Amino acid sequence: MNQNKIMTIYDIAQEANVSVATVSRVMTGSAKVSEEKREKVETLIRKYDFKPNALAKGLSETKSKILGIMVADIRNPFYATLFMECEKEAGKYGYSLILYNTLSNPDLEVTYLEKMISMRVEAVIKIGGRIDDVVTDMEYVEQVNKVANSIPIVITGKLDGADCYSVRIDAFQATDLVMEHLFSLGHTDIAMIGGSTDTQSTVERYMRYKQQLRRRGIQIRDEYMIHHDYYDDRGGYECMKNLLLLEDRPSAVIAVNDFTAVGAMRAMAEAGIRVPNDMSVISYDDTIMANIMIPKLTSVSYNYENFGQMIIETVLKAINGEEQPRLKTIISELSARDSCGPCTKK
Amino acid sequence: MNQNKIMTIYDIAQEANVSVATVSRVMTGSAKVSEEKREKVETLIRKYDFKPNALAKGLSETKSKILGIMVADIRNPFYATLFMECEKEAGKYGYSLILYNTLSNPDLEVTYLEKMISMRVEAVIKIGGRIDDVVTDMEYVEQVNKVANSIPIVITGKLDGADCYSVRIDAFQATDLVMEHLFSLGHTDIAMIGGSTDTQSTVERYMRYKQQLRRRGIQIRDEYMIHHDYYDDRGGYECMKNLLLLEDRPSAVIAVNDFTAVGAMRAMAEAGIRVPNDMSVISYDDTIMANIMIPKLTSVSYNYENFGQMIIETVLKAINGEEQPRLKTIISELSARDSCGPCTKK
DNA sequence: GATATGTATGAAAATGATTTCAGAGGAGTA
DNA sequence: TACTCCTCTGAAATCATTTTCATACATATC
Repeated sequence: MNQNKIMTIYDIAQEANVSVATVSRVMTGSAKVSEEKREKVETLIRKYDFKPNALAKGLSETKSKILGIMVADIRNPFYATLFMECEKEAGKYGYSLILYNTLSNPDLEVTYLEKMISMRVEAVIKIGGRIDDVVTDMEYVEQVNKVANSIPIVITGKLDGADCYSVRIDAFQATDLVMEHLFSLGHTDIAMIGGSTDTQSTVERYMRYKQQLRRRGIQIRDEYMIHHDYYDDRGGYECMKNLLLLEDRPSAVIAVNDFTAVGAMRAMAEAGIRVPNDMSVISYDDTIMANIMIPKLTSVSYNYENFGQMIIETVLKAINGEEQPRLKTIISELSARDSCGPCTKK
Repeated sequence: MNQNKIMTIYDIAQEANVSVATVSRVMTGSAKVSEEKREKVETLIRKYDFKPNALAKGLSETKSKILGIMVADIRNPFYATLFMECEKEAGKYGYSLILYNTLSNPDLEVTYLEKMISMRVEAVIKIGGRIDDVVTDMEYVEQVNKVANSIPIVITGKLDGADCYSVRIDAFQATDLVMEHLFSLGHTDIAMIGGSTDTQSTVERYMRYKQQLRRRGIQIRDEYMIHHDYYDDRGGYECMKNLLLLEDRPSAVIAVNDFTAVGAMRAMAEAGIRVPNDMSVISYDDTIMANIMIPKLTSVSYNYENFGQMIIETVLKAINGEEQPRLKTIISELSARDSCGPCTKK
């Protein structure tokens, strides 16, 4: 409440009758100090609970020990989980994370990038947002590259022409899991509710979905490929309503993420369709929502701990200027729960 | 990718043929500079996209422009939403937020507090966690006070003896809303699933719940007051299972938060009980989960934007050493949705 | 005993900003 | 003309660290 004077290395040095260099050496262990002086300094450090000023340290070492992380919406459990794992992993290496929430506002994104430069964050992590665009917005890429010019950037998407590292879910492999699961349950009339077709991840999922259908000799039906521009429950709800208008309804629905699945299930509930008895639902991300729905959702799962570790590993290597691949891939697993059942459609 | 040399105020000064003081004055507007020199400096700033080093600035001004925020679990939408609002509001005043996720690990809490001191964050915000204990752990309070000694702390709970500011939900008023809503629907056999009875918020809810029942002349039944130590869906599930074993079941259930309500609804679904036809459910927090459940949950809502603003307002005043109340209160509203209906119990 | 080697130490520089202080020069006044 | 007053400017101090460099002293080597 009262703003006590915070100690400095000088205060310690004075009271211990040594130079600041010696105190610094005791703190960091960067060089040997005689037993006698070390004792004296350590005692004072404990006595006053001295914590060195990280700003001065950062300034002198030109290392802030801070990472900047930008997410579109921290309320989305997918982002929150990934943030948590990144924070946990980065903490092991002494890094703190500044979190910026962009709400997909492009102006804010730029503002935040500039702030991060000012802060001298050692790297920028960008999760979600405009980093997965199919058609590259050159102006945006230039903005990003201007930053990447001085600070390494690690993204979870794929941004053509941008000078950054990617740690990214393999949407093909993930979709293979989904399709094989549905095939194994006897489904052939499968719809897919995608997100914005401007994003790589949606496009890639559709692509694999079609490949898989072709491979099995199942006809691809355009009316089963439906999408919305937002990855939320309202989008899923609207799409599902449209699917339910079809004369020949699908027996299974793939949703681009849990949010979308949740919305779709609401539309089904309203129409009196039971999951999975009448229709199966499967989605991607396996967030906390998958577990709380009734029935519990079958969803593609990513091992978020590994995901976070891979992001931080990439960050650290980039900071140290180590050579490494520009694109790394996350492999998915399937968390089979209660929302998929055998095909009951005749 | 390539770590370009980052410019300093000296580089600009040299190229502009002025002193660093002049550049600083142009950057901050702290004093007048002749039109001619200002032009020259501003041109160079734009040309090189110069961003002043925030660490140096922080060091020299002894103001980091960073706030530290500690939450128990950022995956919990309640915390995530509150964080988001704080971040949004703090951003207006030029502050960035370092987020630490404690997962309720006491060791981590201490580590993080120390880290924040080192970082010279201007204030600490602590949301959830061990800041709402009924029985005060003096050792913990001492830890907190050691920090509060040099940095203001704002918490969302109530920690007796701790030298910090509180911005806190009025559990009594919130519970009044809940009880009145249920009464107005004709419910009298009302159960309450609480969280840990070691926390103020649970104790206060029980207290008001009993007061309200007494006021209406309804007998208080111990078997309707059930609780679990964790504020999650598993706890809600177990508690509800026990409630369902009762011969005389309640007609309405109050859950301590949305997570708990979700768990309770799962237990109901498994027992074939329909919500709200057979039993009503109401909860606190009105997170995103309340909206995605089927049926949608009726839940106590907090106006998170105001909540965040009040926290940041308190933080800023504390930083500036302004006088202010130690305890501020958040008033709730009720978001009535589909999980409560008229009492059907005979 | 003279020289080489090594270790502990402190003074001082560097990190990159802000701010204080003093001085230069111009304008206004008696 | 001499004085004050004001504005603009830069040199230097400050913030709190780390790190380099030089030195003092002890030990080892021939």
